Amino acid sequence: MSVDDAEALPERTRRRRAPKPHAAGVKAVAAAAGVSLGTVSNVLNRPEVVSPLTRAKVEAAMASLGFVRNESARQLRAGSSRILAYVMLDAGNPFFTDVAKGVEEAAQAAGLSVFLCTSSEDADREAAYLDLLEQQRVQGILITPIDQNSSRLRKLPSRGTPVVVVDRALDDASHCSVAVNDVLGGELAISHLLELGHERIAYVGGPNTIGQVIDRRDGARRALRTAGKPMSNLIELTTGALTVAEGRGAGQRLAGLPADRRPTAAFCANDLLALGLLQQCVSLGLRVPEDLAIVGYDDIEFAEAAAVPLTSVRQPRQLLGRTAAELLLDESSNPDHEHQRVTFTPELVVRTSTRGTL
Amino acid sequence: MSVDDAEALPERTRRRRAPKPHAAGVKAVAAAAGVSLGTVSNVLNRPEVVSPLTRAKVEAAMASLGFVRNESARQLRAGSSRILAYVMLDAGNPFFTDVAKGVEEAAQAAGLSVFLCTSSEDADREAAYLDLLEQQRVQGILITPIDQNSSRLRKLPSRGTPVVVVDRALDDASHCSVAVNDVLGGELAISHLLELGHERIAYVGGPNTIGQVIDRRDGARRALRTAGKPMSNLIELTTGALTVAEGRGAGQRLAGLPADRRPTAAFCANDLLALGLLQQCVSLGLRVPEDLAIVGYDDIEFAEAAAVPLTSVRQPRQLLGRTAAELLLDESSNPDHEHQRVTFTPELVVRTSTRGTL
DNA sequence: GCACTCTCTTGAAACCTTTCATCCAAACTC
DNA sequence: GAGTTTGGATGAAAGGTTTCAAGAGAGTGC
Repeated sequence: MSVDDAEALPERTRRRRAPKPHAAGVKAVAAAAGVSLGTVSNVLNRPEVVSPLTRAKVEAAMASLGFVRNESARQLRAGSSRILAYVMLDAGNPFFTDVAKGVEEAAQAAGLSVFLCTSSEDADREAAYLDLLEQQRVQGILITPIDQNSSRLRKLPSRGTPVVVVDRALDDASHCSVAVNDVLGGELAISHLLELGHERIAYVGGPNTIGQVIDRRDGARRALRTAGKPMSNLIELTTGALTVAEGRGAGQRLAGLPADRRPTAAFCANDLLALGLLQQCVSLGLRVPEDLAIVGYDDIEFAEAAAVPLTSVRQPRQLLGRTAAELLLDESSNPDHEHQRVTFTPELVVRTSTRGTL
Repeated sequence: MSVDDAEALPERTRRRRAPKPHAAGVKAVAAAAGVSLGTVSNVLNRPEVVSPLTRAKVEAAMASLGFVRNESARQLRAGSSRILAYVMLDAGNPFFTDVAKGVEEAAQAAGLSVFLCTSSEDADREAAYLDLLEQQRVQGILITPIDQNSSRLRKLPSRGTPVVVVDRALDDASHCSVAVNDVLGGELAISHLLELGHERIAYVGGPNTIGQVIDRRDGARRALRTAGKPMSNLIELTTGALTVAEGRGAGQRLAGLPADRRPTAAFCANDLLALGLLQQCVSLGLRVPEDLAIVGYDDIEFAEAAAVPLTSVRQPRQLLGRTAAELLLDESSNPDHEHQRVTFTPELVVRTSTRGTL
């Protein structure tokens, strides 16, 4: 022990400040249990390789120290996340929450958790969430995109984050997609109304930038064509959004028409519109379906619960979500996964709003 | 170059396999831009300290390499998360999605992102989410808990994850909570019905394990007491859940009663019940409000949109969410934060279902 | 020219976990 | 009893970022 020794040590006062006050880590647990670091990790990740006695000691130490595994560190080292995200367009529309339920079902079955994010139809928020999720290195992203041609969206898969597009049929080869045949849905709705003898039919929907709105209208036109009716029988009422409030506005416009020019039936691009329309028309004295028959789209729970139960085009909502999640899981686990485009078939549910009582 | 040199090197074939194929990190960016690691980090976190020229070079390198910051590593080192979570009871109930909207507003204003989780009224799922979020070291958790006395819930704050309880008044001192005065809400509803001259009034709600259901009923009773009416004027119909389907069931029971014993008004513990009740009663030939007046609770969007617009007790849903998020932010940033219990006041919105036209 | 500032840049350490090659001792094998 | 197998435990290295004390140049004042 020479004096030199003492001087040789630089004054290591470099004290990094501890970011968080205290939080027991594997190290502390290992010390408390009298085992090594690696053993604690084994208890956490491969409990079967550690002897029951040691395991018990470690588990006791964890409990008494209130150990909480640091997921960031785990993920950094292990490189895998147990999380999957669904970026929805609008949490207020029951259609999407039902899809989310399907997603969660499938995820739970695979032992994963789901985080829900809502873009609220705001492209900036959507972009921010996509960046965040990519940085988090989530297992995969399910999304009903605002703009399906966004470059951000297209780049994700090539950088290692699988993406599945929900409720939009995508012509792009970089993702899977799950959708419902909207053209057919529109056709079903209008055929039904034509069979009931309606001649002048309104199509309520908008804006015309939304794929769904266009497809459903095209389906409506096709049904007219098939029945040999003139295209002018379809009166288009364009709305600014697919909301209850817009539906009410459309009802106002419709009810304002003279009875001999007013359509006798209306087909709405979704149920929210239809519910608004229904409410407004009834409150303005029109009888549904005698004066105006109404068909909605989505068959959300509130469609059936409306005081005049709504005829609607049903989509397999939960199945949509479940399938999307399953495609995502396949993509991230199966090395020779191939992108698919799954299309479901909608179904008409007839209720009082078109058929009257019985 | 002696032979010894060659032999001195142990054969370091210890090749750890690369977990992920390739993903440009700060290191690669630094190399590409010809700067040091620390500079790249500065561009990311303190752009103002790096010269414009260098910054441009680094940013160009990032873009061309498709650099995506690894959030796990960031969080591990920096110790802070930019995420906040809201664990909801039921995404299908518009009440909760509106609360979520408020949460997101406040979070966005503070530069944070929100992940939504749904427990679907399942205690195990709730527990799993809480564990996961704690392991993720999120900034904080907002929750409408299934069981507010859960030990897991109570332990979280002491381990460093702030919690705010939403829509439940908590007697515990370890969290903030934000709620609405449900007793008062019940009182408002019944007072309104009494003023309209109703004598026999049904209270539809359940199960009686839910705080809200009990409080709203107690409010109803208090209103009767205040008005000097006998308690037997309140006929209780207990339901199994707060859903549309259960509401329909209650409607069936109600409509089945002989007219002289049937209540002339019903107060439902939430709007989903009220909508189901409304639908069933109308379809069974009762007129609303002439034969049966109905008051709901929550004033969700579909209450107003029902064909007979529903009188309902409105809660400041978004404000609830916003306030909860703000309390959480205060707790995690303000060192001398004090737990609060905020209670909002509900408001009666009168519509056709009690007052008839006009 | 010299001593100082000031502005940027640098690189090693630290964050907490998982992984895996090694090691140890006890139990078999012949 | 020498050699081999086996069941468990070990600890150093690695993963990608942020932080911060210290270094490098350029500029300024006298």
